[in-house]
Amino acid sequence: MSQTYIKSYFSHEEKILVAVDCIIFGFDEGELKLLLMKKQIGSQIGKWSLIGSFVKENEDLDEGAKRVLKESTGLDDVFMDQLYCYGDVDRVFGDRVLSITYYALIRLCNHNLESVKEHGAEWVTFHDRPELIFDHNDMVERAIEKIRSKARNHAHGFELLPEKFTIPQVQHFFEEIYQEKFDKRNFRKKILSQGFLIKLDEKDKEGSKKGAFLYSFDKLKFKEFKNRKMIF
Amino acid sequence: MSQTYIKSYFSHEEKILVAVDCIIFGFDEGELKLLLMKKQIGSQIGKWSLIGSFVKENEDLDEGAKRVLKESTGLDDVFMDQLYCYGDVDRVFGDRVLSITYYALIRLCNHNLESVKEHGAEWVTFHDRPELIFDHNDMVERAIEKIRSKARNHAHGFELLPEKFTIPQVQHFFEEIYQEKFDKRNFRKKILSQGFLIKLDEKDKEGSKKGAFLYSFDKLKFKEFKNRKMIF
DNA sequence: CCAAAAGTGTTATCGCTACACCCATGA
DNA sequence: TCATGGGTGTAGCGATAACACTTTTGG
Repeated sequence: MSQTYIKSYFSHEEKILVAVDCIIFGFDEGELKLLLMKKQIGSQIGKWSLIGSFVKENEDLDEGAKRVLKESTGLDDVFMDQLYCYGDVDRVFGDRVLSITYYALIRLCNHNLESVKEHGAEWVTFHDRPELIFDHNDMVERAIEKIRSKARNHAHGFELLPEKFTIPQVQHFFEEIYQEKFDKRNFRKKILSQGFLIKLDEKDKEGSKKGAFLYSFDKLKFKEFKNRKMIF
Repeated sequence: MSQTYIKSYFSHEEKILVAVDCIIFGFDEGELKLLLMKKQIGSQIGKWSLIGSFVKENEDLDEGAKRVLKESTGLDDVFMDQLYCYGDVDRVFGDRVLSITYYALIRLCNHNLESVKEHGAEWVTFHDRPELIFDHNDMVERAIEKIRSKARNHAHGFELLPEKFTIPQVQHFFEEIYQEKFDKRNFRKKILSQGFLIKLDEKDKEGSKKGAFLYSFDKLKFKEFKNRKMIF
């Protein structure tokens, strides 16, 4: 009863179409990738767009984002964070649609690339990505900035590397995120000075003839590092 | 014609109630304040809440936030930024309501305190704020963190001071934002080292018997300062 | 033997932290 | 004259940026 009673309070208010759009970056030793698809329906048919669709009335926003990503690409177990809510009346043609954006950066080899292809989605090289529909370009800009700031401030990104990895691999990762080159001496010094990488006795000989020492990631030390808050 | 045609694409999708909630901080030499009001209707009647209401189908989200703030408090010319979209199905009782939050920090003396009171809203001391309804406490936490990070990284906050101000005033401002004390020598050094404060020949004798030198804010120098990006 | 990538050290500068005393004045 | 808040300096440390050569080894 009280349920029905309460519901009546807002019955005269206007409802709005709500969508989620997912900005998914992928990385795997090589170049940074971005997950896109070509519009199958609507006024923008054939143009490139992010992965997105409408949110149901009875699902949490976060759930909606997961569902849409899964339905459109088959991707599962992707931990997305909310980015921004795009809400101008005329942001898309024809209808008033609110879009809440979610973003993530995943390790490609942990996910099913086949199913993405079967669903008609594509991993494109971030650096050479095509123009996108509506305000989706803006969404991508905002998302990459968030990723960068996360990588900078919280040293995120080690989840993106194999269990054992080399310093040049880490550097390559950061260079892809920033689309910029760094000095390897300074980079090595900085990364090692944080104190959460453990040098192993093995070498990885994939990347070069000489071979590079492998390191592993000390989660405990990393937590200590993160908790030092950097105050004014 | 094409308008009608396009509109039909999404006609079967579910629409959702969308609200905005405004987290408005106020400052004016004294203590940091937060703008609240007591619920006049609904299941939470009489409890403290942020300023919020529903978004119309034909208004931009940003416009909606401005309108709601104006209607509920009479406040005008408040430049709010978007904070986060709260979207769990059961975040409020009875109805499914999406809430997009907006936040701002304003200088109290630039705004009409009377009209706020007449509208039934209140400025409460941030440090002693009451419990709020629903997820509004969470919203406030998130907002103050954003304000802090803005003040830290972009030296925002000089808009909040008079044209001419003293160093102790600036320090007081930061101490209110962080709810924490700082060493005055280090604070002074840091703030002055940025190079965008100009020392004047006048003293302000309000705050103390000795009087403190007044400074003004060099917008040009500040822009240079902001543009230096702090890369990895 | 050589191309290609890994690895290494120093210097100068800068910003941060911690810390204790004198100054000017109005009441 | 004294209580109040304004104002100052330094030493040590850690982080940053710029910079060039040696090592290893598979082909």
